[in-house]
Amino acid sequence: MATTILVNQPVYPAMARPSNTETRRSEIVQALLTVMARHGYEKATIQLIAREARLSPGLLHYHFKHKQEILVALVEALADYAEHRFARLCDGQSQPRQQLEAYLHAWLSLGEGASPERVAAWVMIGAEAVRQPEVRTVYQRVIEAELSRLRGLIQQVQPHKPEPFASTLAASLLAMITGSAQLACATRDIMPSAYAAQAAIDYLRQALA
Amino acid sequence: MATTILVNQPVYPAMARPSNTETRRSEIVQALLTVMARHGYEKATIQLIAREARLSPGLLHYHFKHKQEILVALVEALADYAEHRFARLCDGQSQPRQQLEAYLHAWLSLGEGASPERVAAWVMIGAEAVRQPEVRTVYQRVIEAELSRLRGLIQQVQPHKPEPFASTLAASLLAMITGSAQLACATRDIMPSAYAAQAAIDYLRQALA
Amino acid sequence: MATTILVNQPVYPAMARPSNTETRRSEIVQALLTVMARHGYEKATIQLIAREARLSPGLLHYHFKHKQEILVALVEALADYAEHRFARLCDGQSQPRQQLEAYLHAWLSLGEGASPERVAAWVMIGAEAVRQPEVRTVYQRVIEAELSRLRGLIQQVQPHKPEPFASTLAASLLAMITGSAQLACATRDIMPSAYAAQAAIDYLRQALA
Amino acid sequence: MATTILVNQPVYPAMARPSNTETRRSEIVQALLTVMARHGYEKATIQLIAREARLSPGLLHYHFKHKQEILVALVEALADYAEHRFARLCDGQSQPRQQLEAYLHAWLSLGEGASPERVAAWVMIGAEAVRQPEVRTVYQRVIEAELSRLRGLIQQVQPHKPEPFASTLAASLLAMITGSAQLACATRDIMPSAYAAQAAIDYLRQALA
DNA sequence: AATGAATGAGTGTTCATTCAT
DNA sequence: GATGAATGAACACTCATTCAT
Repeated sequence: MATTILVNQPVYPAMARPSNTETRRSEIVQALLTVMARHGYEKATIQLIAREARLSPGLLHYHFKHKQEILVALVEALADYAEHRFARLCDGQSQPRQQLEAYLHAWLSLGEGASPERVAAWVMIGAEAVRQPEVRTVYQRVIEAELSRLRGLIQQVQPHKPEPFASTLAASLLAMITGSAQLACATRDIMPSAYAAQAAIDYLRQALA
Repeated sequence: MATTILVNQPVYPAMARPSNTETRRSEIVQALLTVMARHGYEKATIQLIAREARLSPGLLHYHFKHKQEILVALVEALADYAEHRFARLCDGQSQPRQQLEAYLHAWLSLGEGASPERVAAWVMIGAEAVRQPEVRTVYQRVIEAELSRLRGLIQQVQPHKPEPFASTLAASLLAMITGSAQLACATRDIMPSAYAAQAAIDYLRQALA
Repeated sequence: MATTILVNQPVYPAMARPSNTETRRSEIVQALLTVMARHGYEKATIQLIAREARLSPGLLHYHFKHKQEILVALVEALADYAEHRFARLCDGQSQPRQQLEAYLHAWLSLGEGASPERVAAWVMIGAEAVRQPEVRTVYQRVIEAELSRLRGLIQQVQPHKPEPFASTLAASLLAMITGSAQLACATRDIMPSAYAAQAAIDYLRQALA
Repeated sequence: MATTILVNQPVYPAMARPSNTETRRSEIVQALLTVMARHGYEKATIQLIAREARLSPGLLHYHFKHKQEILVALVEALADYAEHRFARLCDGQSQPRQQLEAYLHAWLSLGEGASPERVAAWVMIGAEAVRQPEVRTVYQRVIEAELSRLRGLIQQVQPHKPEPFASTLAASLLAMITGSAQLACATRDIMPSAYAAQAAIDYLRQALA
């Protein structure tokens, strides 16, 4: 009997009500992603985000002290997501060259699992990083990590090329990815996402030839 | 012709103060450029723009009905500026290949006449184009014109390459320019503007080789 | 004619609309005085103050950047008022001893011109000075000035007493004035303002005997 | 009698956890004291008080229906504390004159056991008493009791002085205590607590001379 | 053409209070 | 008794826009 009670009931008074903060936080971050892709950061009001997440506005400030913190959490979530997507796309690919292409697919959201919403949100985040130092910090961290990963992959494909070959090519590719996303979002009809993305892949192949 | 213009202007109160609308409009647009580079579009309030232009807030709405109209005017002004800068940098260059490099310099704001302010403002405009249809329209027009010009230059350099060589390369270059500007503004210290821009030029040379 | 125009019309374009900021600011400060006497500072909301002043809430923030600035302006206005009231009550009094009593009357708001509203507001201000550094700064400045003035008056009445007689007595009187105001406001029925104030005057007479 | 108390307590679940309501209530009241001394009443949020007391916010409303009730309890606790401190300081003092000075020490929190926190909280309470009737009621009760006690002590020292000697002097002293506390808290650097308090004691000695 | 006061809808944020667990 | 998530009504403050002068 006693054992049953111990197993079924929380033992510590601190567990009188279990925390669901992590669940709520990710719900809120996801809602910001959706709203921001449509309206941008400034027009993504707490009210709109809350409605999207089906939560009350006050609750958002219970789980995040400031609106900006949701944005920062979103940047980290998106970086995580691309990381996982890359890992999944890489799965089984032993060739660095194919891993590189998988990388581009992951960030350009091509093929299955494509998410125009994420691409648009990432474009908005880039603009916010220009003017919000706190956002810039995390944005820079992500960019640095991606640059470093790209450099590593390139060096595996072309181990004999001296620097700054890998560094320059990595920067070019990242600029191209970023710019493709930007142009695809801002011009929609006239330059489809796939088109700009294909250009990046062509470039890569040519550069590594 | 000159007479016609004089006729179209009010004759009777000719001694009254001459219209300075165009002057004022460009002052206001210039002020938006400056403020927007620092604070983004939403935080570029009418009050801030007016203070920057040393004008009264009310006057801004005399010359522009809505804030968005200033933004649209700015997009056009920036396109004009790049056009003129390109024309000036091209001056004397008869070689299409050198014109192409001049083009990249003009848009990436390298060398003399570089203007980080314009680059930052252009990045902010790109983000606004994603969510404001009116801005997107002019933004698209500019992008289309630039794509077309780039395509033409490339075809002059490599007249024998079949499509979609020129189209793809033009798109790649524009994506790279856009992405370089974005990364330079949003990461400042870790990826200097010149670095990303140089990568674009390297890419161009390689592609045309 | 030209003269008439010059006289009747504003000459400088800067005067297209004359400023009424000073008028509005004092109206707002007066409204804060009234509302704060009744509800305290925190409960004196911008809405309440605006309604009291018959102005729109937005206008309050046009003339004062932050609510706290209204409070700081009120502290200065109250110090000014007591200064003027003291000057008026002193008028014709050549005797320092009578000036001292006039001083107490001025601050305790006795006799004609008494203003329970001002006394209550001053009590609230004292509490805010404890926790708001910006308010404390002006509050301290006022207290120091009053201490210094009191010390001077006492020294005129009793020029032969060595220090710290005047300093101590000045501090005692100010503490008494402050405490009388506090008790009168917070206990209303059981200790009328006049009662506590009379005690201060009795004390003064006795001390100077 | 003791038995009665035991009878009134629940007998059957006697082995269940014993009530700790009184402990919790005083912890909460103590936490309000600390937080209020720093931030004032309005800014002393339930969350802040709870954190200070190392309790959960919900628990505060279990022990006190409304925030104001904690404040009322604090007023009573502070009166009790001064009472006990006075009793302790009086201990062994048979002379009414020395008891009077002990009284001033107790309320002005001089010597050992001084507590700037309590003084500051008392100042905040005085301001709240002006605008909250429920607080005013308890505040008045405390003031009346103190006035009465002071009057009694003065009459013991000067039994032959006719009224309103004792009443007036008692009121003066209480005003001075109150005002000294106020000035000490609100001006900090420029008028130390001890200074203003000493003035009160000097005054008392002089008045009783 | 120009001014700057005025408005009101909307913003992020706070917070006492409630309540399921 | 105790927890901490949840609510909703406030709050100070912002801002594009209007308008009398």
